[in-house]
Amino acid sequence: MSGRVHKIEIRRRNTEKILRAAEKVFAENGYAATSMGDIAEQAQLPRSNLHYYFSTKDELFRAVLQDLLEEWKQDALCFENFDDPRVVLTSYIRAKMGHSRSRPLGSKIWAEEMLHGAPVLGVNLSDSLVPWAKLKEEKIRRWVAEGRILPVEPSALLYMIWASTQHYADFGYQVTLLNEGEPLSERAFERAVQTVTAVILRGIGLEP
Amino acid sequence: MSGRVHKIEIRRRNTEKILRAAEKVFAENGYAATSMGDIAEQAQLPRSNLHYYFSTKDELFRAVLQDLLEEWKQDALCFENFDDPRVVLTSYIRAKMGHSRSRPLGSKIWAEEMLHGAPVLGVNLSDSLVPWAKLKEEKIRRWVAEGRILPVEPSALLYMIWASTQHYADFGYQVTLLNEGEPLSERAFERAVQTVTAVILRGIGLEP
DNA sequence: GTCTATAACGCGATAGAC
DNA sequence: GTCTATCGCGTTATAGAC
Repeated sequence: MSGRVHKIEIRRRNTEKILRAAEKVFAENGYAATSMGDIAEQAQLPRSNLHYYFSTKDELFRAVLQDLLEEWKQDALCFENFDDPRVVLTSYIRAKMGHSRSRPLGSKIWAEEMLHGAPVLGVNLSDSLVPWAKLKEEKIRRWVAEGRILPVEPSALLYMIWASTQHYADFGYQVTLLNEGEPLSERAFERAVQTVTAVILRGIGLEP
Repeated sequence: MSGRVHKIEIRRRNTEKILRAAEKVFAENGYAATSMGDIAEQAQLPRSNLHYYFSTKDELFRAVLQDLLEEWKQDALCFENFDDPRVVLTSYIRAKMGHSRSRPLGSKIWAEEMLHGAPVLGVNLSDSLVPWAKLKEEKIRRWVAEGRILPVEPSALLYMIWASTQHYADFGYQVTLLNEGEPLSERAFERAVQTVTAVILRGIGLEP
């Protein structure tokens, strides 16, 4: 049965290829405007092959977003590993800005799904996202209670961080347009990271 | 020719109805997932009637976004009417937060169009958006040069304001989800306005 | 100015040969 | 595991009666 291992390897390689292609095409065209044919072309596989691995377009879409959510949760591990608000937030902002630059596609897919009220992810979302976000809010609330940061609405602070960092992924086209049509250079992007970090930290009473 | 005036009135009323319906359906479902039939149903008009006033779906979509851009520019009039950074930014943030709450649909349509690289608006965008945004950047740059605010990257500050305020429109579903599934109350929303304003102002060295 | 009927097309999904 | 052929459906846009 030497073929067994080979077939498993084929499956692994093909699903990986399909997921990467789907992330790209979904992000660029949006869910509805993306056809399975587009993804197949990007993945350099026949269209029916996609249906073999992911029976429906929805299933493929959910698989792409599942990957993303795991990666985002990594960015926020600093909330558990550190306690000092300055350290946690500096680390979190840098991690999220980094992902917005290195892997903007997932963020765009997420944004579109939220725009339309999570029609594909549906109810699963509240189970996986809400408790996770509440933990972060709770930590910020504690910082306020202990007088370590100025009194702010924890959720509003969290949203400012999410929005400001993901902006560089989701609105990357607009950012490029306002940068003389050129993508931000490494230097310019680093200045953006510094500005977002400084404004947020000073905004809650900390020294950047 | 008493019919002349009447027909003009019919045209005005119908185009208005169609634009309002289109804004709603485009925002909720996205451009590609929206059919002319959906809009016709929302507008309570026969589908072919839409094609009579707006010959293609693209044309209707562009008309909706044109309206929006004008409204957004109103929010930023404070940049020309005032000079004090504290007054300008407080006014701008409140105006944009207000629109995110009272008229979130347009913001969502804009966000989706940016996500996908402005496939419908196309090149027209750079003419109408870039010079307008550059003026705002220039004013912030002057504040920095005159030592009236701390040194920040002007574009990055502008993006933080746009992202943080539009978040309440674009990610309204997520905000509601994290608010026990209830839309933000008037009080909670006002706290959000205060937090965004305070963090931004303190973040650039001003007292809220 | 309104509305029905239809043309022309692209889509997701599947059946079935290989 | 791969791929061709096809079904059934929904879409935009238009032609033409009213």
